[in-house]
Amino acid sequence: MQAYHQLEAEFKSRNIRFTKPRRAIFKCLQTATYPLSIRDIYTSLPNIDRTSIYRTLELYLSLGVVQIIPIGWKQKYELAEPYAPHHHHFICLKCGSHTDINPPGLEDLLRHYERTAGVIITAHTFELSGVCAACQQGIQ
Amino acid sequence: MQAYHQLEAEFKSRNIRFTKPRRAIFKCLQTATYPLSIRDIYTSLPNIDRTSIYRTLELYLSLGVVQIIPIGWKQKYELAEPYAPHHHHFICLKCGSHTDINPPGLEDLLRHYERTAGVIITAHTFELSGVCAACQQGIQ
DNA sequence: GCAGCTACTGCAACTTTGTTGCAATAGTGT
DNA sequence: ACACTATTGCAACAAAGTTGCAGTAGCTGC
Repeated sequence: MQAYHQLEAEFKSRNIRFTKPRRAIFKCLQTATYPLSIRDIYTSLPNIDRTSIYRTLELYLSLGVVQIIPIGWKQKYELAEPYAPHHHHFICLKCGSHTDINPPGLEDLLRHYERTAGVIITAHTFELSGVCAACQQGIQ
Repeated sequence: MQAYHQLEAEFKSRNIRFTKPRRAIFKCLQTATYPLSIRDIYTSLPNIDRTSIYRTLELYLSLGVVQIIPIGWKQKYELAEPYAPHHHHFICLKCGSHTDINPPGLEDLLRHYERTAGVIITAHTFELSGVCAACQQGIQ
């Protein structure tokens, strides 16, 4: 809810209309417990035209409201900072479960690379996949 | 060349045919200095049918010969270990240059997460983008 | 609450990307 | 050189993504 009003204010200050489709797509992303594909979004919002979903996601990307997460062979969308806490993902290839993670040391690693290479890092992807603890112990 | 013969041997031992299209696609990926999109591949190999490129890349993915790299909004393909040394990328958003990187500490970070979370990591993506040193100093 | 302005949506038509089945072809072993 | 069959290229298709435009809905001022 917090984030929703934050975005509403952001839109108002920029004279961008926070329309019904845009609200719906934001809420859809906010409710999801894992990153969504475009298909996920427009099957869960059947009364919003595909075109509007593409255009809204493009807008949200340019505003930094959402980010693209590469999962398996697919691109998925998820709220970005500051609309959702910064995190990464571990995906279990057996059971398909998603775990939000935030490994300590990752930030340091980025800052260290910036210093040594003399670059500025404005974005990063970091995603893990493998076998979760439960699947290692379980029957299968 | 090394890697090419390595793959040739791998194919022979598995009774998979190392055909002309498959050779061409491998060489194409090997020659490239940055990850290629499917479009990159079939524009540079116009006498190979799109279908064969999709099927070959699918095969190569399943054999671990190539891996998918998420760059910007696109998926790109690149040779994987052991056909190319393991590395990640820094992409400059101003000049578009690609730099292969291998930040020290990344492996430790993965191993540490495996221990603390009790999981097994079989794959990871780690890509950086921002502004390179040259672009920070240059006129623009 | 109404009118007017225009950003935004939904539609339709289209382009590009990815998939499937099948007949023809080209690797491989003998 | 022959035969076996994995693999290719073709054609037809399905899905994903794009574009232009007329109509709509969200703001603003009254």
